[in-house]
Amino acid sequence: MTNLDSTFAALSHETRRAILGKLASGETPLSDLAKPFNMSLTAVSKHVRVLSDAGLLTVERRGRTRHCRLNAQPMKQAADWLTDYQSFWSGQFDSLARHLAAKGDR
Amino acid sequence: MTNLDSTFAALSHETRRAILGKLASGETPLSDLAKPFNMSLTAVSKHVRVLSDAGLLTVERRGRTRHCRLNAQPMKQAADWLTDYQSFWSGQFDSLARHLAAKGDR
DNA sequence: AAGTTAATGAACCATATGGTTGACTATCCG
DNA sequence: CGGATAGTCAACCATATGGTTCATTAACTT
Repeated sequence: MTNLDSTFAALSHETRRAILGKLASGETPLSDLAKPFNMSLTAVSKHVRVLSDAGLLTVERRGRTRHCRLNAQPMKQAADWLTDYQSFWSGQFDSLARHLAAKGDR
Repeated sequence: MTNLDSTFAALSHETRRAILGKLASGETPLSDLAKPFNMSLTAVSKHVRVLSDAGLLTVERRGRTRHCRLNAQPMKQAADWLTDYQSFWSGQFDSLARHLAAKGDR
């Protein structure tokens, strides 16, 4: 799996995006992250692992708690990949228009 | 699965991103899409289905060929979601800096 | 009519994902 | 020491994913 693969895959789950949302307001212990969710701590721990593997957060062990901190760097790569397609969604130049333009080009 | 879920999931595979890349240069029949890949047409057809389900492309049947066309609209939503985090990766205000700022805030 | 090409469908396989529970480890608190 | 809290690990389960092959349908070509 490439970097982009794991980044997009990690972002493809609502729970994980919510975790990142929480982390945007600052470092948070895993148990606090888990509270809003109707699932076991184990399940949240697994989601955190996926995010960690994708490099979207870092975990620091401090005493018995794990402190999670957002690392948005991989998101930049994802955003960069997406912006290559910006012209296709920016209205002014949608995919149909481009299609027609390409045909008229010949 | 929400819209964002399926968009990010669809983008999490190299082959599917490559398919979208190809479509950026214009409408393409499925069989042409499949050529560069070292896998069966069936496999590519499945990837196209995933992209189609996510709304990232549309398929138009024309005679015996299926013509695929890029639809970047869902990418805009994904990009919009990501830009909420832009401040975290824009160097000027990275996650560590924000973390320290939050601590100093008190 | 016969053959080729485009594509899907069905069955199968291996592995990944998302969740659970129960046992265990480690740390903190009294 | 004894108990509560934070978290992982292992086993298990259901379903999804990514690929294959073989058969089949549908549409062009000659």
